[in-house]
Amino acid sequence: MENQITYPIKAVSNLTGLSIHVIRAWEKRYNVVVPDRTDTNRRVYSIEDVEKLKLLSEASESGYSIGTIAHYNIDELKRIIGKSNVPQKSEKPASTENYLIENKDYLENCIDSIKMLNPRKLEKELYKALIDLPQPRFIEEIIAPLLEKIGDMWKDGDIRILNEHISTAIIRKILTSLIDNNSVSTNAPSILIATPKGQLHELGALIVGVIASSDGWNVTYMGPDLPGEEIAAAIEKLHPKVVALSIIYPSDDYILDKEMLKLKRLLNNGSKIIAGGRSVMTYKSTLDSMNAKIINSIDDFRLELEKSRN
Amino acid sequence: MENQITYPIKAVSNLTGLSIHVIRAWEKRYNVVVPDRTDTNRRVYSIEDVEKLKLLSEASESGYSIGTIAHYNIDELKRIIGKSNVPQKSEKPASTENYLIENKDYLENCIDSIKMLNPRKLEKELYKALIDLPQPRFIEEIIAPLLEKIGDMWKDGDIRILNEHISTAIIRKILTSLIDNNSVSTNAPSILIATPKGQLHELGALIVGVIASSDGWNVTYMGPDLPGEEIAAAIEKLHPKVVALSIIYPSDDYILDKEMLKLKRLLNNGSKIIAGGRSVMTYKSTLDSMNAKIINSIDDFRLELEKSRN
DNA sequence: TTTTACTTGACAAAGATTAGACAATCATAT
DNA sequence: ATATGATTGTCTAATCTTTGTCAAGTAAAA
Repeated sequence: MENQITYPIKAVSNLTGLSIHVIRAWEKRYNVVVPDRTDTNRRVYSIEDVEKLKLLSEASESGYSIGTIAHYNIDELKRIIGKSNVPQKSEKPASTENYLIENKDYLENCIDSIKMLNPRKLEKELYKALIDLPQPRFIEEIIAPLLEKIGDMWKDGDIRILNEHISTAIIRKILTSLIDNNSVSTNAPSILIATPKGQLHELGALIVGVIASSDGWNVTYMGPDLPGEEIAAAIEKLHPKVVALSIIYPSDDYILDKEMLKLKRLLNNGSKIIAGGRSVMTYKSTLDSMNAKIINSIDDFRLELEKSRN
Repeated sequence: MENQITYPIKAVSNLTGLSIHVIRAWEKRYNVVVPDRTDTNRRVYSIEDVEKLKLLSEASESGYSIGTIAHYNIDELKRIIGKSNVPQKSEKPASTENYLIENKDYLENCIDSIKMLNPRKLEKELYKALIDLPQPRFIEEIIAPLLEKIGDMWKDGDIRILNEHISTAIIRKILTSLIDNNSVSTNAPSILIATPKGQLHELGALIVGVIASSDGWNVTYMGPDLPGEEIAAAIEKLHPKVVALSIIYPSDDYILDKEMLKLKRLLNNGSKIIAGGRSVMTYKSTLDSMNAKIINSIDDFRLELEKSRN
């Protein structure tokens, strides 16, 4: 038989939010749960006990007095909590203003962490923001402005390459973790994301991946600096519905243009090409000639994805 | 049967954060683990012992009293800490032989996924392996051989750049997620990990980061392709106890050598430098002149970390 | 030699247990 | 309203258990 997990009173207190005193009082007065005891008389709670106490705690918090609900079983407790007409906690700000104020804090804290070379704090701050905000807002109101700010600071000499590197590593970690490869239905439309050769900075491409993933697409992310013929081969093999190209830096020597032409020659189509990034316009003619759709904003991209879906 | 890695009690103390006294007390009172002994009665811990002690340490820190969790197995411990997404795994092989058989399966499945350009399957397979194996085994028995195999296949023309890119993205995602920036005690020794300019491939550096992180170091990961003066500046600002440099590709034109010399000039010391990677030996003289320690294997690295901890 | 480990036994701080007390809150009868 | 009594969360005090830490003496490594 199984080796059941049991919980000492302190753990129960942690799990339920009830104080140790209250847990004992409820037991003494109502036998709300009757835990086993160790040889030395310590209480030993089962997972069911914890479950019941958690429900009781919730019900009690939303207005029911413990005396009246003490003898309910787990199902009844679930019912009264689910049906509870008592107004649930009203601690959601929900107003855009509040969001913005908070976002400003998050952003400032992130920037501070970057300046002070504190990747741990940066990561914590970003995670907090991620929990507080819905994913699209997180991307548009935290990540995007943060990247812009990093770019500015770098240009202005406020930070060094090393600040940029360290923070990029953290941001990349978080974005990568947001591209969900597992919970995608097998018949989801698929998108291939690549940054052509010479393009080392991949955060833009990752953002695109996160958005597509959260919109239910099947994302194959290929990383930075990929030769045109490799992109073509990937399209050939995977037949994605959409191919997204991220182009941030204009390249003086037309390497990229050559790469794009190579890519164009190798395409025998079926996939829609979407290109975006700060420097797409540099390559407009080439992109046009390969029927690529050029996008200029995150919203643009969402729209284009939606169109291409079915 | 083969060369099992073992740990003396002091190493276990460092790896788990538990004092030597506590480790012995837990063994005496609860038989929490029962290490082998040398002929002269010294304790000799296995990697699984360390894994269990680490989990116990974490659980204990988060409020569970040792007496109640002492007899839990690794899965149950993972569950109560919330580090396992598997609700209830039925049976575990747990014998070394089975481990090896399974590892072969994992590896083959991973290689298949890479050949077939199926990043989702690759990721799933790696996660399965990660749940089954203690982290050090995962690194040494899955990740390291997988990277080697990818290198071989690439040389032999069995796969293309795009296979390599796609699988690298997945492996990087997993390794990055294993570098834990949050649950590090503030007085943990700190390590800075960098790959000098011209070195684009960062998986080796990430592996180093994962190992250091799981050994309780405070990891600052700086990503690939960093100029020497930036590494120097980072050392200056962060005063890490150890700096790890990952050097994989020999560079024909001595860019790297120049970078290293720059780095050397800028160092005013206090940090120990550890360098590793396929091509470290190319730069041996330069590295020697800056008192860098050259390592040739993961075990070497672990050893060196252990020595530098104090 | 000096450092590191091992065992045993001991100790004090932290944590749990019980019984009981107390004040704030709530329902109800006056 | 107001008083009365029950309800309920919080606290103490006294007692026991659990648990981290340490010291002394011995043995092995470095």
